[in-house]
Amino acid sequence: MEKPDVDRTLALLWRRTLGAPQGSRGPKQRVSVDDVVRAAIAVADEEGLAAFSMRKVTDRLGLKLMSIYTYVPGRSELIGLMIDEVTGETGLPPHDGDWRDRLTAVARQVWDEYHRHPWLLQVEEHRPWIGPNGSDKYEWQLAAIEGAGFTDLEMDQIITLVVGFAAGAAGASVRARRAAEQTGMSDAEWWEINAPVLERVMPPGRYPVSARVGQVAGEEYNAISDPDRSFQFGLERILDGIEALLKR
Amino acid sequence: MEKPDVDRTLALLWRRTLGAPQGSRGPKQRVSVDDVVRAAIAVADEEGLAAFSMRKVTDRLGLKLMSIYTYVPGRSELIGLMIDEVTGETGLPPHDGDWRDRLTAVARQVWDEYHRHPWLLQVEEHRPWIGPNGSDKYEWQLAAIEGAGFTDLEMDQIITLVVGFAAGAAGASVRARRAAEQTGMSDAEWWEINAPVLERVMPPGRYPVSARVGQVAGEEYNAISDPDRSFQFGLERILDGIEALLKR
DNA sequence: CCTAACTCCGTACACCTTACGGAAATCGCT
DNA sequence: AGCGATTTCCGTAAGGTGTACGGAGTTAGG
Repeated sequence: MEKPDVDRTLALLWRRTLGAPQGSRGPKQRVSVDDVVRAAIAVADEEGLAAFSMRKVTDRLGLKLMSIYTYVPGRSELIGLMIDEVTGETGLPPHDGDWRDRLTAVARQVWDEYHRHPWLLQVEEHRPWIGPNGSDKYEWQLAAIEGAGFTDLEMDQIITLVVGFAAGAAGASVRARRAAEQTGMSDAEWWEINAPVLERVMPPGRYPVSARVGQVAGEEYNAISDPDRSFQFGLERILDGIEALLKR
Repeated sequence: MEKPDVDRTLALLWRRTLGAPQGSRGPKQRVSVDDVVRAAIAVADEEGLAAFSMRKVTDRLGLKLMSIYTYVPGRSELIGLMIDEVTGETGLPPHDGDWRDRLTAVARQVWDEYHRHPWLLQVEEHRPWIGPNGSDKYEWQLAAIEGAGFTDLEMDQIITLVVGFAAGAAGASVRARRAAEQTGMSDAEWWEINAPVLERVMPPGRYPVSARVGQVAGEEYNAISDPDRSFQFGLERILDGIEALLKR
């Protein structure tokens, strides 16, 4: 929990050249900061952020543990670099269609990003490191509804809403997927184990609505939940709600 | 990552008496499972789930580390117990008003719960432990829109949407609060440190829309964001969107 | 050519969860 | 009353984590 080195980290983010302060006296670095960031992303992609460690990154690079601190100031700053890097790895498609199409694209972009790198879910940074790719993305998101008739304040609130929703929905999807992977159990198998125990332990008749709705949903989804459909459903509601705002 | 003990954990959840299997031969337990759960919640409330550890719980109880494993099977199961416990700590108010009022109450309940126990944000359980308080809450949430004219499937989707949104919005709020606490810095101070560095490092004129919107929002919020307002704004949009569904 | 600067890394510290096994306490049964 | 089964509590240890510190070796500038 050291006070983060703002100058150094922002310099790393915005021009990925200078790994160490500046001077060029000693031995050359064996790898680049980009290598470090890419290796770190690979580790996080494979094992998640909980299992992500500085040791695993250096192992992958053929360095020993402590060398990594000559490339990046610490774990938290490295994660900041990883986030901006994956934010930029796919270009942002040019906007077209009406604002509904565009906001759908914004939501889908967030959804895809979380699915490509599920560890983004596990990040809990206090305040974001502002990097070039994150800034480009925010500009692109706002541009989606520029000129559609919203006030500046509404534009910010709308993007916050849509992006927040997409992140939450993607989170649910990723969690469901990870549950299946990590337990080696499908929703159905999990339910088969839990249901009989619950039947013994739950007071019968105490949950009439849950029982009815749960059964209908379970049959429709063939699972506990259907994250894709939740995303679709929620996004349509939200867009309808925004449309109502426009017609106020 | 052991296979969790479903029988034992569900038994703990649904009737909090039997700490150990059953027999009553050996020495009495010095504290109760409830004591353990309450102490654990106190630790998590004070220090967050990242800093939460079995040792801190036993320290607080006057036990030594390993004794805790005679009360609960492991860390993950203890967290399951903590979640159900805090879910039940405030009663669920009876529903009144129309479905909009009721869904607002549902969203607000989630919002409050996350603010009362911010560590809920940090939980990443694969699949939930189904306990009595969680089950009561789900039933209450569904009851909010029972009879309002939605299909059973829509009911599930609406609750998923509203609860997911409220959780995400509360998360943003809690994160902002924690950022201030843990860094001892307000948004304004944080910006004062970052802005001059960013000015040097960002290509000028590259972010016209962000700059304009960011300025308006910043002046209006007196901060980077205004989580309360985002919650309000988002909830109104979502309710409007649901209303549009009802009038299809 | 020497010295300042830099990279790489060994060691150490303070944490974490939990597996294992032993000592002590308690109850049920003979 | 006393023994054996059962259970609690806990000491130890293994295998993880991030990072502070300082030393050895390499390189380039003056």
